[in-house]
Amino acid sequence: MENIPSDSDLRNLVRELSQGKEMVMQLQNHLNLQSSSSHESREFLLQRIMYSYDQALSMLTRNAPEPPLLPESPLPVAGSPLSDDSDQDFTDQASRKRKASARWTRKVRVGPEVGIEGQLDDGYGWRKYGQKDILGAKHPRGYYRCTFRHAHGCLATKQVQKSDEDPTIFEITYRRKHTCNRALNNPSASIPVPGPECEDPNPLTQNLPFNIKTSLSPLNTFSSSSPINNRDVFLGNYYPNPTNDLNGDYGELIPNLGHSESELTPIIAAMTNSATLDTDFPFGQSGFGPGFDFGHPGHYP
DNA sequence: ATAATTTGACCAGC
DNA sequence: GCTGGTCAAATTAT
Repeated sequence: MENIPSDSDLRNLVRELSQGKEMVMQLQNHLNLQSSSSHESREFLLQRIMYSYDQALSMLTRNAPEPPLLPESPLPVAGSPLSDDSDQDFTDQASRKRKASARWTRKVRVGPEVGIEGQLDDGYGWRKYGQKDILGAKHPRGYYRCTFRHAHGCLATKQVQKSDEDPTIFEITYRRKHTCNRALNNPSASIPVPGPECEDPNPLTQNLPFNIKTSLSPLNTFSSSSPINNRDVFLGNYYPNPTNDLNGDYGELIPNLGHSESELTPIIAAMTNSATLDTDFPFGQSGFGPGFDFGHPGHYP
């Protein structure tokens, strides 16, 4: 029995392949500009490319309802010996001590074309907990923490800031790795976990490296861990305005433009990792191995 | 009613 | 003292 791909399958397929292509180009750049790329970032791109192939193949074969696990978290970057102090920087309730914690930054461009929510969604649920005007920066910085901070004590956070010059570029800085998925998304444990997860249940988005949609929602608040259709939310209502410079907020996102999907799709502009520092990055010290369950479907609250 | 965001205040580090 | 990061009450969305 042949499985005729549905319309959305085809779109996903095209998107997946486009992403793969995009990443191949990025990898090419990385290889050309060795100086600005780290081994990890190249490795990461390779993983992502592989993932895209896997995804595309499974879409074609229709055999795998669940996408393969993939490394989707941000990459730490070379240079810093990732010491493991994961637990010591600031802790929740106790002290708000701000110590050097691992961070790794990525730049993401949001622009028309290609891939979509995928590109923006890093697969985790984020909840905004603050916003600050940063000295010297035109745009405020948004602070997000893992949705399951309380539920699972996941201390992962990220900061999202729009680039001064290029409004289509967002700099996303991650801090601390997610502990929620790791703990709960054990592939060997067939149970889907009773509680909420850090992962995006949506197989289409769970592997994506970024989660801008959740980060950029000042105008219209929608749940970052939204159980609802990410794509509708994103495609339908939010589109970063590349030209206008509204102000503040990630707010330069314009709601309801009613663009076509292709126009609304943000893409990863750069996977430039400018990771700074030590610790905690999602891959753990061992990098992402088979054991690391990235894209495993999790649950949303 | 519950959950997420907004926003000013608070705190720690420089 | 200034700045960045977080908290938490109030507000808004679902």
